Amino acid sequence: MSGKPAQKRSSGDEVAVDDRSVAARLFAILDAFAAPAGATSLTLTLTAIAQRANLPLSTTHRLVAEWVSWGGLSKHENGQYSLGMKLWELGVQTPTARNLRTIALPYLEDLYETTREHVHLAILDGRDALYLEKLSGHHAVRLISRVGARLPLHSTGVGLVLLAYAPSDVVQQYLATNLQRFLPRTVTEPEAVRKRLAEIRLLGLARMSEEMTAGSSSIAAPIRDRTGQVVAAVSIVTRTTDTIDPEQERAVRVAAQGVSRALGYRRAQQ
Amino acid sequence: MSGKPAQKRSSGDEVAVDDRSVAARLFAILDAFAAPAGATSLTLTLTAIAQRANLPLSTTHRLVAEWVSWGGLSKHENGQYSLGMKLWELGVQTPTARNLRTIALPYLEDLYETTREHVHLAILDGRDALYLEKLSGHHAVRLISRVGARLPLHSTGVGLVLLAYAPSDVVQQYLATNLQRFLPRTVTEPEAVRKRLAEIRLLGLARMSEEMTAGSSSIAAPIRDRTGQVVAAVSIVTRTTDTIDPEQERAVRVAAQGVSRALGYRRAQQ
DNA sequence: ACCTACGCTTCCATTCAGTGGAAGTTCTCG
DNA sequence: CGAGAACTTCCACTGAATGGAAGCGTAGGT
Repeated sequence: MSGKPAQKRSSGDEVAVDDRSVAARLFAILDAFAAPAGATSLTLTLTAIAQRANLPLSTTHRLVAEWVSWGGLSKHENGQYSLGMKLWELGVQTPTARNLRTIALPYLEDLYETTREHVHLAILDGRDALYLEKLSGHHAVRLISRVGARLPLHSTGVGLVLLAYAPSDVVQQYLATNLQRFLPRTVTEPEAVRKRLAEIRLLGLARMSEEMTAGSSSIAAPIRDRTGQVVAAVSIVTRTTDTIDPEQERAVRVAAQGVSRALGYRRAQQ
Repeated sequence: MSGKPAQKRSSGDEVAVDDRSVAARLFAILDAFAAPAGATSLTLTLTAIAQRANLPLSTTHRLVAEWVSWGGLSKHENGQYSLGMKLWELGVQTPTARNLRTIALPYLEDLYETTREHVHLAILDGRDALYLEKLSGHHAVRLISRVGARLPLHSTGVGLVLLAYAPSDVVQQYLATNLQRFLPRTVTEPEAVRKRLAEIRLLGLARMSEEMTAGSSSIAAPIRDRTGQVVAAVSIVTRTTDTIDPEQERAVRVAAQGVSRALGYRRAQQ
């Protein structure tokens, strides 16, 4: 993790003990399967797992067997391992994911039906927008987003909305780091971003264009819970056009309001 | 697990050692959160976890802390714990869940749009139908199914389809056990079930009525992968009516075929 | 305000489960 | 058929995990 004491350098003949707990080693094994970017789900051999988790082969062998017997990993005929169904089963039980998704899905479907565009549902998690749901239809502009993906806050519609309503220290911290530029039009100047956030708060809507994926634009709106707090964001991602389509904006607003109402938000002014 | 040597009986003053490995104990903690039936996602106190996992409090405390630091559990202000986002993130990466879902979703959306009924996608997992996806709309007859749920094979549309195309030893084993009767019309006689399975194979479609939930019926069809194997099933669940709606059946067939084709199935006769 | 009860957290001596190097096995490919 | 790679099993050693006990914090009762 820290990267400093993990090497087997140092003075003399130190052999660099690994002070991770059993639990940490078990987790390291699962983490070895975390898909790097927009990659397809991983499938690894025992040796590959050992390397990625930085564990001796025999230890890996034993711990992987524990995961398999529980169902967290599964072993395929060819000797490759992949994440197991048990993880999926438990994962979908996670309260935030499950409750939000269940409540929001009907409204996302409506939004998809009326617009026929990619529909996204995301929450703020750490420094990223975490995509809880994505509806796409057959056509589909190729996008990097997918369910479970983490994308930057400053270059996505949902991300900007989430940032706009985030506590100021989160904004502070986020803007303090170097914002990656994906396309020429990506806004990366902290002050310019702040200005946008203010506009978004004023409008209750974010518009993005050509900032993450070439040829695509997005419209996003905040979802509030009963306390009025913004807990998620919906968006549609469209092919970029010259004109703003007010119907699309309305549809996104309607979806966001629908979900908010279903969450118990009553448009308190507070 | 086995239930025999876990007690603290035996002769003399044995104190019954717990021979679970660290890994097994960690897993027992997660399993404590597995939602029992159609219950809402769990949230537990440390003590409750310790009881459910059958672990001493101090051990539970330490291991729970490990889960929390990794993100597999999260601790709320009130001191309650719940499954953490990390589990969700890894869970959605699980190959079967992710690939099948991603490919199938557009077709499920079509099916929902044309029928406006509950749409289900399920796979066979052990002795259960495991629900991978569920679309519902706002109206919604109350159903027990939900994403991640496990329901019996003999009393659900998707279940019967999956069983109809399962290897014969699976069918054998399944029918060898007592099949639960949920409603008067639930078919539980092994021979009657076998007869149904044959009909389903002949028709390529299953019809169920009033066998799991009062007032609801279902139509289900098999999804095949490129090898021709049935890997999943789609269904719609409707309010029970007197007449069969051929349009609905056609819609389910179309959806199932669409997904099969997208999976690479080419209608080989084999 | 005080007390009791309950649930959580920390501590630490004991011990046994986990460790990992090495040897054995299986599979693959030239 | 032989070399190499990947996986599996073995087992003596040891330090990490264990869990009882004591300490802390808070809620509720009187």
